[in-house]
Amino acid sequence: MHDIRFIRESPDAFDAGLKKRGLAPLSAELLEIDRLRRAAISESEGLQAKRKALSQRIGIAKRKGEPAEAAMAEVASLETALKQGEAEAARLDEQLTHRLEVLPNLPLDDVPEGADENGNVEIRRHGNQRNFSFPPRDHVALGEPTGEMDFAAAVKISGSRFVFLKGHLARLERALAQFMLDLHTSEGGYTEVSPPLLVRDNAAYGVGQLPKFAEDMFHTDNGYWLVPTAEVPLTNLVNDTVLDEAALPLRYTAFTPCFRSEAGAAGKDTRGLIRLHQFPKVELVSITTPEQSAVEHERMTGRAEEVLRRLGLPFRTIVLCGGDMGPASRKTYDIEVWLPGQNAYREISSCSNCGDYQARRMGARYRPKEGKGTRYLHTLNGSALAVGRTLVAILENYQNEDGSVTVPDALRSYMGGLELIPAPAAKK
RNA sequence: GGACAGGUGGCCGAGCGGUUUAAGGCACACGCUUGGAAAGCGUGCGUGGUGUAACAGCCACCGCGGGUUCGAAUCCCGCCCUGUCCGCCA
Repeated sequence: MHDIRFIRESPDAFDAGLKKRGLAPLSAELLEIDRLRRAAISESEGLQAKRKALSQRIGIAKRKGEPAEAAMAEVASLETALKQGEAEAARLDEQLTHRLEVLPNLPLDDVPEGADENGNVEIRRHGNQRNFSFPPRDHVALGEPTGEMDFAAAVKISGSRFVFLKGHLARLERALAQFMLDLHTSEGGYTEVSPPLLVRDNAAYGVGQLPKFAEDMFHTDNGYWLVPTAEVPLTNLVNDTVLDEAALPLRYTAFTPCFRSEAGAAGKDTRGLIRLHQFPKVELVSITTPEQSAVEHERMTGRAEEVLRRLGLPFRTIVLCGGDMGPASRKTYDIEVWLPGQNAYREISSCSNCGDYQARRMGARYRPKEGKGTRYLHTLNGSALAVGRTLVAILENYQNEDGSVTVPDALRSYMGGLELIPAPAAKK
């Protein structure tokens, strides 16, 4: 949600931000609605003030036992204009809100120009792509033959874009989640949270999922939304609150399943674990002051990268261009892990600084140490990491020629000391 | 699912047709006091909108939406949410 006063004061900056998003300028149109709205408010308030004064006089007169008919008649004569004025002011105010609430956030100045993912800019790389002495398999070819990655069973029970993990792979998923949570809570300073996965409209609205992205979420027949990411409940932890600056920053992490309808993704990534209706993810959310959010964003991205470093997975970090960012974000880093089975880097984390966009929608404010009043908080969220895709990356990067998979050092204690996930032939 | 009780500022809490211009307290800020602190005393302090160069002023807001009335936090209707008890249940 945008602040109309910002648009009033800096229409050019607003339009420049939209342009970076690939959108046409809107400030002139919005300011015209705002102008009409303010005129309507002034007129309506003038009438309201008149009614109020007269009503007070009537009250005083009645108490004294004096006649009040003249004043009562005068108020009555105002009624039509009053009703119309109030309705007009409300209508224009609502119109402005509806226009503003579907607009995306403005990109920060250092976000690159660009219409789509081709405009994204790689900013760093870590780790070397392994040199295989044999043609590397993809994760499906590694997982399915052992029966521990079972798409066929999932199809029978839930349809496409679901999976059963069993045995070593189920445990590997759990090990990864636990490893990530432990890292974030110990070194990262994040508080572990186990949040609700069904949320109400207002929570989905607060982070910007509603009203625009309803079709991307699953909805229950009694009115709940299944969370598409733990960002939704975690960020909403501060909705409708006024925090003391001393309490900041707040840092939350959660391991949850995420549910996405993947509307519009038909035919995309149909093979394997890459794009499912339900996938596990460890999420990070930070709540900070406007002054701190840029630093916090770098820190958060660094924590996500640290997971990959510990796991020994090669990755690159890119900054998304204006045309490729999610609507709530002012700046987004994607981290892409190297997947030898696909011979490509694939997104495994996305870390966004949402500025005050979500805070404004949620009513999330804080009281600054210095100065008066309240200010909107800044909210940030990032995956660290998408656990399903991390599992894919482990399988593909740590595979051996016989189809077995070496367990990375960092995970062995979480796997009961297991060093090797056996190949299909080794199983009976 | 059933019954009842409630939703008032950052928090607690009074008010239940007209000086509410939302009491009072807590918290917070500043000052006095003090060797320093606490306590005490004094002053200030809700949110949003509109308006202004900035003040001032004005309007709205007591869960949300309607209605009654000259006038609604207060009365009426609908909805949402919360709590308690009962039922069911991991």
